Amino acid sequence: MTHSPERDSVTLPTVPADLPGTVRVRVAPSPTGDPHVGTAYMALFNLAFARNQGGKFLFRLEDTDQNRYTEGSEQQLFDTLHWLGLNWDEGPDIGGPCEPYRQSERLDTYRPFVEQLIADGHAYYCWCTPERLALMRESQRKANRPTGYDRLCYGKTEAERATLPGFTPNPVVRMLVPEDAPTRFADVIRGEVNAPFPDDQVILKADGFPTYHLAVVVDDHLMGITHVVRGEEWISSTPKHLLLYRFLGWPTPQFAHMPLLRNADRSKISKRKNPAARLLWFREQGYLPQALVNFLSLLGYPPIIDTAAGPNGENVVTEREVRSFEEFAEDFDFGKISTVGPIFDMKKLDWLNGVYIRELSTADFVQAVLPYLLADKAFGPDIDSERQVSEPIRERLAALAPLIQTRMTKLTEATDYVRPFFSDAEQLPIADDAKAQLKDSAPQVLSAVTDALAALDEWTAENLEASIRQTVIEGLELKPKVGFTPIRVATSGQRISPPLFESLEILGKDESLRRLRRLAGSL
RNA sequence: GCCCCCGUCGUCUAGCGGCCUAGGACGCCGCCCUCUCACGGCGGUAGCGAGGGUUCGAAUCCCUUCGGGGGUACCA
Repeated sequence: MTHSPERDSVTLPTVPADLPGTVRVRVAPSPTGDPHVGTAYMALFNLAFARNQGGKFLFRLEDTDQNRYTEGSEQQLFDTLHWLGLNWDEGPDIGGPCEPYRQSERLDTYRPFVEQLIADGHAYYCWCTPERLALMRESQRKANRPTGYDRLCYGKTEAERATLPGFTPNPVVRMLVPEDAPTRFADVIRGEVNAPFPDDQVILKADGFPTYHLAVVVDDHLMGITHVVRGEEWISSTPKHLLLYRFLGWPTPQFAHMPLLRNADRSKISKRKNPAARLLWFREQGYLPQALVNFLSLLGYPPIIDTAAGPNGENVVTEREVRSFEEFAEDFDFGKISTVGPIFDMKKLDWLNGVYIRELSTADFVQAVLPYLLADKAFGPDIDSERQVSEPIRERLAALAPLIQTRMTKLTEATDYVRPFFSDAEQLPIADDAKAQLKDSAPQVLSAVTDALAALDEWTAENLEASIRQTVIEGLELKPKVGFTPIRVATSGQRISPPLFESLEILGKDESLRRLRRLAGSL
């Protein structure tokens, strides 16, 4: 490092020797509420880059704002990111060579650097009250001037400043921005970027906590971060960070400013306007983590593009949007990231979720869908924990899986398909819209089919289909659609159901006949 | 107000001076398959914000304009 050895030996923390990874990146969320989808988006791209480069990915908690701290938020951050498979190599929950990874536990780390900045004349105390600062900005704006601190406190002692209005005895520390402050930097995604001339930004708050600007620079340096990958909203404060690196004599990392996810109205994505801004929402709604990860990777980043030689030697280009995280990471290149903020439109996510649901093995599908079925009490009012799911229930669910996987977009949709298979004939609700579509021929159909099936020996879908077709289509001369509907309504109670014959097979002979008779009796 | 970023189908994107009468995906529409609903297959709809340049040639380069977004905190 470039600062003098005596300082190193006295007070200043330094970067641990031999940190693992030539590339080190991080995601640095704040525990200010339930986790935000933007955090997952940033984590995803950081992780992909780290994996692509064989580097390390760290999780650092930026909890320097005591006012916005939310209990439980940290654990939710861990849970949702792990749920998505976006796992870090170092972090507050698993430790690492740069501990601690919570900024609130690093207060002693920042303090000496603040002292040094003051001693070197790069920072100064400010005793202005928030009220005075607000008034100052208001008049600046009114005069069509850029807003910024007017340096009233600069060069003054506390006693001198105390004689002036708008004084508070609890000072903050501000950085002193020089005339030649950098306003231009190279961005890995955008190329050369211009940014605003910085303000005399507060670096240490009155409560003794550093602001983001100081903490991020100190921690990124001390944790050996090589690439700062963050949202576009940070472009305008990058000059402050550049200045801090210069003041402290540290090499600057590379910067990559990602586009911001947008609401449908193109504003920055927010929980207020978009329920999907809440990461937990996706699990609640029945999305698979791999579908969300795939979807996020498509926002601002192109699909996998393969070029092969065609039959005549020409180039045949195919694009593939369904891809795993590993494939995304393998292909990862900052140069391919679009600078346009993508609108978070869930249509494609729904499609992807269906694709991934269909790809699930029966066992995985059952496991994935179980929590939703239990929450909906699909197996009955008393069964609400996985412990109570008996082997017969599991088997029936497994038999159902291939029939319903193809017709689901979200895991929450399983309940409507599954519930009728765990009901008694007597208790099976018959939906009004299902009943309404029955034609006058329904009673005959039910009666004829009941008789035919009662005589059926081998209760297989194949036999059921043959018997029912013969009875209804040939016997009663009805169109399949008309003839099968009463049977569907009788067995499922619904207008929409899994395939009929397979459903009957799963229900078994006794239960099927009971349902047919029950509907017939109610017409 | 001031500063910065961005502008290809409704949405996600390919395109980085000629391969573009702009390609793919999702959505939407139609047809096929079909016991409902899906899945699957086939086809269709729709876009370079506008105006100037530069060039033999512009979606691609430059300028202006319009539009959108972000920042402007003792929040991150």
